[in-house]
Amino acid sequence: MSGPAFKNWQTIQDEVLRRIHAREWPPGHVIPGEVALAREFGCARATVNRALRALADAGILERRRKAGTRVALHPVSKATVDIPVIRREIEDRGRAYDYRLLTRETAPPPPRVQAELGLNGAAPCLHVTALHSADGAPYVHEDRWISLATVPQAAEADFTTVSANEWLLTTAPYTHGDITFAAEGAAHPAAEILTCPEGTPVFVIARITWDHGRAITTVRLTYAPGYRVRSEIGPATL
Amino acid sequence: MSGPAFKNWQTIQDEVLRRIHAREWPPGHVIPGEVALAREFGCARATVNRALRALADAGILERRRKAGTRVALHPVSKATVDIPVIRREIEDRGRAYDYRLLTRETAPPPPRVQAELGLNGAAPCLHVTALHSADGAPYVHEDRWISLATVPQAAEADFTTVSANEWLLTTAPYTHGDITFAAEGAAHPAAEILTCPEGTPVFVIARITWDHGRAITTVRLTYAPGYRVRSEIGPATL
DNA sequence: CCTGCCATTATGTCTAGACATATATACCTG
DNA sequence: CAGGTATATATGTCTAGACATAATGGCAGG
Repeated sequence: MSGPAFKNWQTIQDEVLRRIHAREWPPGHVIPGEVALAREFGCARATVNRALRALADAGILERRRKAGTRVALHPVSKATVDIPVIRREIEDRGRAYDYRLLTRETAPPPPRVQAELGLNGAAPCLHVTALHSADGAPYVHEDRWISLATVPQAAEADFTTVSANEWLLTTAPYTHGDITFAAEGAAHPAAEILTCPEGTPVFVIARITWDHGRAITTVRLTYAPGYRVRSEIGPATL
Repeated sequence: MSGPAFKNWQTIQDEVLRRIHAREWPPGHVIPGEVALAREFGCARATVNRALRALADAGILERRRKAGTRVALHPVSKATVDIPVIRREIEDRGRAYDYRLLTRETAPPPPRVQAELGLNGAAPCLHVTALHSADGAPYVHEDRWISLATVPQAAEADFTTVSANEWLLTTAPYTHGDITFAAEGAAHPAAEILTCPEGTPVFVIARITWDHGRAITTVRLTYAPGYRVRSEIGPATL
């Protein structure tokens, strides 16, 4: 045995993955404890910890105090989807970005939006719709409600040159959010703006962002037909 | 000043987030080095490292050797989407799961699939289609090609009781994969199986998984109308 | 002025040891 | 046997120090 030299935590991670993969440690199997592995690999326990913790974050392992570490029975793979600013998303694909503000008005939001933002009827909101284009072709229609109670500065922003999408990210950062992906038929305003017949299958992303429990904004992004969200999955994801 | 006692890395992470949020450290700002922060917080550098590294993984910070740590200019939020086994996805929502194998045949794959799997024409593949139902209603149509060159055991599995989806995960784990989400109009076989008119907007997930560079399988999951993928975003994601 | 080299420096990682915390299991009691 | 309690144990985290690595910014030379 030429000591394989498990020096760094990535080497150890690879070896653990190899054993899982080779069925030396089948799903559900409780693997040796950190001290035992550290002894075997000839490294400090902290190094083993680093490797195992990374695998646990990736969903490959399940760890519980005292119970030990076991190979996940259902390897719930996690796909991490990057949600960049729309301008960047377009420019990163090497296409020319163009932005056009369509409407901008202060109004009481419809009940559905009120509920999403957790507001009562009186709260004023800013309603902004816009079109982002790539190489001159419609790319995504943005339909956004901004809570003026949370972001009063928005009342003075005009959104003609900088999109609300971008303005909010640099002005009113959120602490957490909620996002859903869905397939829908293109509906009234968005269909014409995206120049496709009503009912055309389109990809829709709905997002709500919060700042410490106070809702900032809710937005519906209706993408032009053909849009796809791509992501990679697997241990390397982390 | 009552020493706020920054004992653990999560406390430090919260404080760093607070400063970013309060614009003490605006986007693009280079924050103090680890040693300085460790001194300020009265803890070891490793603890600061743990906190900052977690924030960098979440996309809040950008770190580069020698250059230091800066607040991300474009806070690329990352949404981590869990991709469970379909049976679990349905059962976790408290609905009754049902599975039915529709077709199963060994055949040379069409060119598109060959290209995706990186195979030459001669390689035999297993083509499996199935329907997963929730509470008796069609939930998702599975159209899968399995590379018998990589997973020869699949030739003996009949997939009548255990879906290929589940069988593969526990039998032929992958090292990495690729996933895309799209909106499409329901097409020929899937439309009838999901009992919706052709052209109905449906959510489609296409996935390819690999084992050390050898393709395992490619699958198209066509979900019944109304399906949504939901996820949370933000620092808490990690 | 431009180019290439080099020292400085901030992050990346490892070590060895310690204490904290959860929790499965054994044990003990009613 | 049921249920509560004690204990052993595996992971979680922190410390203090050290070396590794990369890359920036200045400096020297063409």
